[in-house]
Amino acid sequence: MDLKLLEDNLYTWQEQLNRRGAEVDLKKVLEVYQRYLEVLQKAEGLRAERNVAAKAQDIEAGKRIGSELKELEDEVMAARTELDELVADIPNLPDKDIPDGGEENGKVIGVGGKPRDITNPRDHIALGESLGILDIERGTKASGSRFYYLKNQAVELEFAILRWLMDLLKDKGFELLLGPQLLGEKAMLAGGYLGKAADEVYKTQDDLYLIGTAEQSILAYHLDEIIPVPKRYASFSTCFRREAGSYGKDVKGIIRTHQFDKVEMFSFVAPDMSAREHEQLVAIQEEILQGLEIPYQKVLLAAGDLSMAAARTIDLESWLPSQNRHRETHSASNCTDWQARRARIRYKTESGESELVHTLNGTAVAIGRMLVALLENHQQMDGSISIPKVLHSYLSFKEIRQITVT
RNA sequence: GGAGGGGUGGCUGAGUGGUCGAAAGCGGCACACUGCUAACGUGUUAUACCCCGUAAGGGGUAUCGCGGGUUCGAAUCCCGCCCCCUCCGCCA
Repeated sequence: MDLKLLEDNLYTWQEQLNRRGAEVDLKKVLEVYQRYLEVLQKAEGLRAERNVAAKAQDIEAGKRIGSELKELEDEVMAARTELDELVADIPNLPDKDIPDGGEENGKVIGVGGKPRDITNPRDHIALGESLGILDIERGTKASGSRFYYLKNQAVELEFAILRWLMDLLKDKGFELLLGPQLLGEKAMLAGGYLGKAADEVYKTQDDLYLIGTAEQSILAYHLDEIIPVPKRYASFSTCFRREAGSYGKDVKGIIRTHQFDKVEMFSFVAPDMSAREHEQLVAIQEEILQGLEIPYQKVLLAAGDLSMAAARTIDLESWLPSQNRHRETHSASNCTDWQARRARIRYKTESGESELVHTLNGTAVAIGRMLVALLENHQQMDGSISIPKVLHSYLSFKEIRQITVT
């Protein structure tokens, strides 16, 4: 949020933040901001005097001003700290045309594919375990709940999907990026992943944080830089999430786990391009799901369901036969300048000014959930799984059936 | 992990308490010159924030890896941290 514009937009912005249920008092923010500016001006004025005295080598005047200045500087620092803390918790302003309310108020704005008619569909756990490609029990033994092992063809399937995506995204002009999966505090803060969201993040004893998505390391890549736009990246990473506060949710299976692999798309664009870029990211996601032959619906999230950084988010929900409903497998967000402001990522306008970029991110594929959808939607009568055509050239098999290990 | 060296503008690099937001060179931009290009010449060339101004612009503050300290005054002195380089050790 641009504090310079806060006073003029106080009412509108407060309304917008209220829509997403943010507990933010912009009036308070404005107050602190103005107080900060006031003491800042005083301090700078005094410092100018001190500099004059210093230049004249007027030791006495310098001493006198210096002691006064010290107090003022402490005030400036205190106001700045208070302001920073307040601002850190202000989420992005939601887009004006998104629905009010929370998770249940998301609006279905499109569908793709048609669910197959499967009699007595089995769930991904039964399918995966009977095929010997998924072992949840041993994952739990090794690391506790919400961990799992993938085996044999499931492993091959994952790498096939990755290869396919790399080709697809490279073709679409994304640069491929493979980066750190541990990030420093500065990088995490810039993306807005600490602060209120800190519960979700694993921290190491060296004060590095395990990333919850490649989005974080892509953003960190251009931290503090002025870059040419548009710039598009696709990055693979393992993702680590504490899933604090999700007790009891999706405990069965691998829909919600502490660790999963994901390919993420990320765009840095000029502000006037971001709405269109968002649509394009979603279009790519749809192309991916269509390629994998998974039926889905497209959901425009309600204001109350947005993450801190997002102004607008569209989820793709894949059909899960065993649950007889759609579940989120993809998400694409326009974060406008929210992340860019914190990460100080700018571009040069035609007139030579540096302006904040807009950042957008979207799932290409989150392997865990995609595996769930693939197994369940492509199960056949005999419990085998058919592999979608787009992956055939990346695999030596066209279906997964039980293999006997001797 | 141990020992030593070092982090200065887009780049190279000088600067060890005031005359330093910072020499010089390169690069960039503008102008002039040339039949065109190149070279030469002249000028210009960091960022953030604050204030005044409709604006052009003007003034101020801060920034020499980051944070703190000493001092009337810090790129320069002191402390802590981060990063890079060299050597040794360890290691996929």
